[in-house]
Amino acid sequence: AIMTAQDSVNINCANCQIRHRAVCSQCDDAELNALDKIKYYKSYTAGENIALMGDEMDFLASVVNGVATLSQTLEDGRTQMVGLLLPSDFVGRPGRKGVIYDIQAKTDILLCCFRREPFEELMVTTPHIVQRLLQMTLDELDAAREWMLVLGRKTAREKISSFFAIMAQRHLELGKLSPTDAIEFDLPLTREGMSDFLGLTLETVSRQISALKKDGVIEMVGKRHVCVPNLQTLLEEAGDDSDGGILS
Amino acid sequence: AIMTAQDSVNINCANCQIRHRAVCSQCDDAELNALDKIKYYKSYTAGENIALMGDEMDFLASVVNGVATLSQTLEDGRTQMVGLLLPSDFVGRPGRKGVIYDIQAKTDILLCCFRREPFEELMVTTPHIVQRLLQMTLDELDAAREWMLVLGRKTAREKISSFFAIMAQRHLELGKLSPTDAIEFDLPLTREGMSDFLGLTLETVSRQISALKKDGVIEMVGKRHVCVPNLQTLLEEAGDDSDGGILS
DNA sequence: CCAAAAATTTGACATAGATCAAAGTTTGTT
DNA sequence: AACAAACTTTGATCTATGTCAAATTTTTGG
Repeated sequence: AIMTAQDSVNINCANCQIRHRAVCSQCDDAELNALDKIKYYKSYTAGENIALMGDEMDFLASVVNGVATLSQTLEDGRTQMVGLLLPSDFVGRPGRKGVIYDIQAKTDILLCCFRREPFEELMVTTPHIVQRLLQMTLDELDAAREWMLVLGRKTAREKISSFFAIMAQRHLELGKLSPTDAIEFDLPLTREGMSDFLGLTLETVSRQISALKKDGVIEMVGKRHVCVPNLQTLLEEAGDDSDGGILS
Repeated sequence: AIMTAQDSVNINCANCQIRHRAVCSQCDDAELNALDKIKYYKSYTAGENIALMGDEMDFLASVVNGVATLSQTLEDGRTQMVGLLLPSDFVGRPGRKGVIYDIQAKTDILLCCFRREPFEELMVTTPHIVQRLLQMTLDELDAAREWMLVLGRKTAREKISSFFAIMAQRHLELGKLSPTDAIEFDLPLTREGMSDFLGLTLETVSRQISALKKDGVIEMVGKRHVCVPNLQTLLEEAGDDSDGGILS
């Protein structure tokens, strides 16, 4: 039999990679134990829909590894991504079964799922969970507002630069590089995915990436691997300038 | 002496107009009492800044009446509104003194302010407050995501229609009209304010309002008072179509 | 009530990014 | 290994919205 994501990952909170960033990060051993009783792992392959608008979702979850997106689509097919879910991010809304976005795995992804009913009961009895969820939601709201500035007021070049800057900074946080080193990472989205993120067409995304490459702001290895030789330069291109942007 | 907003409003939670929507809405009498001890009222006049990016804010607050906005500005002056604060909305972020948006009163406004330190202590001991704050933050996040679709993918005409639809629906909720009646309301923003909300120029806002007026989608009395004869028509113009949009 | 300031409307023109089209590249499958 | 499907790049052209400018209306302060 093939080794699945579930098998290969530690199913154990103690050595879980997202233990200290996810919704469970402020829980003590007893609370973790309670969560452990209502959780199960579930994996999806790249391109698979985790849920579609209008579905009912009977679990809430943390992203353990991989990338998923939230997006909205107008009747004529125009789509806007409204959330990018990376490891440790929370999936689903407590108190509302009905899904109001399309949730899609963009890479193979593993979720740590909590059965909805008992999780919502735990939220009442376990302040640490609600408190952490509030923090995470406030952070998401800040990120959404930063994104609104990008969508509403930035040029195409600034938009692409902003997206690369977000990816680069996310990598910095996890990888513990010094901010002066070159930063390398793989893009989790296709050109079309980036266009949905940024409110552009995929052609404009492609053209602006070519332009940033030509100007030495970024280097590309293949179509997906990005190298940022100088983060400050990239931040200036993004307009986020000065002291490194607003995202804490 | 002149009668100030503070004087004219009931300073008393029992008959507060936002009692059942604000952060205190799930509190029992004892909890309300605790909040009452740490609160004070503060008013600002239209155009006044409540706080600017980089300031420290030593209170958190509920909007009692009036309208304020959150906005971000790029170095060259481009600005994007990222939050519209209406009565019952919460102002400020628990756990972070530093302000990362400009917060400005757009009309005369009255805030019910809570001293930060004791409020943050109450959050630890009073689950009803954290729980309500989480609900409100999740609602704001949904609204921000709806707004991202507007900013990223809608045309100028759809953007204006979407803004009017948000205003109309907000009025419907409060005013208890039937959805088939004509809806009337005053715009809380200037043309420039709307342009900052929607990621447009004020000229484009003006032109699209004129066009919607000409097409009978809206009627205007003066520059600020709007009448929507048929909400369904407006929703179709906004692209939010079908069953009335995603906002719960 | 009047003058000045602020806000709004409308027009003419410019342009960033969309659209349409086609060629090239990478990835996955048999 | 070879083919098909998916993804990406690049070019040519179009258009929605921005920019610049000026007239008009509304609001504010003396």
